[in-house]
Amino acid sequence: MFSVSARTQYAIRAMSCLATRQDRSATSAELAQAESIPPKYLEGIMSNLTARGLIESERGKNGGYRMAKDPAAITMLEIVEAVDGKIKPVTCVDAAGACALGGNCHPRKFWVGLKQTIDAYLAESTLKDVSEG
Amino acid sequence: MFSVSARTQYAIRAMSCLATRQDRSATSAELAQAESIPPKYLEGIMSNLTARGLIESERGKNGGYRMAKDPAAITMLEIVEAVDGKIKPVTCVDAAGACALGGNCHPRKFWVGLKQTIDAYLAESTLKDVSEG
DNA sequence: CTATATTCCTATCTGGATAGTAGGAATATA
DNA sequence: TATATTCCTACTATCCAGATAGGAATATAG
Repeated sequence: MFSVSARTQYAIRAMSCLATRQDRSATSAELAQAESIPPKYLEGIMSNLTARGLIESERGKNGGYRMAKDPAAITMLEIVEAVDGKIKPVTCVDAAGACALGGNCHPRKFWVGLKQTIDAYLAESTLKDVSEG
Repeated sequence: MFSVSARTQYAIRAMSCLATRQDRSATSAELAQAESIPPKYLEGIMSNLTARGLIESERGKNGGYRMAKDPAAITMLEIVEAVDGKIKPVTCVDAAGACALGGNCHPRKFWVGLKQTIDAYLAESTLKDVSEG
């Protein structure tokens, strides 16, 4: 229950690896190698992280990725949302009455609270914290 | 991300429904009807809840289910664990070194913290709270 | 003792999401 | 021109949650 996707785990490992490199830069292939992540799969993940502005990319020869911010300024919530989208325990979490039950949906408040709880935890954990264990 | 299984949602709805009935009892078929849950699927869920001791069952004609405790004494954590098992963000959450990374797994502490955060939220929400919205 | 209504058990099917693969286009360097 | 990279799109495979089916066990009523 509530298992974390491989996608998110890969993203965090790759980011940690990148953050702890001298110069804080590396190619996707290097990160895949270092963290035992399927290389082609990681490419797509890296693009997500770039789109979100957590890292910066350089194409072509001698290209690769580098940290766009200090690891202490990057939260786990940003990483998770970048690769897997927003936390959504139930479909109606951001739209009351979206489920088949309509307005008569008592549990909704509870699920919204769960989302907020998870979001808060992820937002207060930084990449620096996690990569240092 | 972090979506809640239909199984757990069904369990909570069925429990809420049962809790708010006069006499706090009903058959599986009645609950399925009232909450628009596939009847045969609900049967298995009800068995899980019975095994956990949250409700009591009576077989045969005039049989059915009844609350085993006060709804204020039943937590969401109990219901979730009864039907979907323990919260487990990552496989290594209760066994350090269980993953391919071995002991060199910095993120583990973070995932364990997430589990504890979710567990705590679920444990402080009672069936009474949720069924009343 | 038979008919009926229920929980309980086991096995099976299925669709959709997740994980991973493939091929190449765009881009940068030398 | 050759090479190394990110980036884009499409495809395939695998797995599991969700659901279904059939019937065994059990209790009640007439």
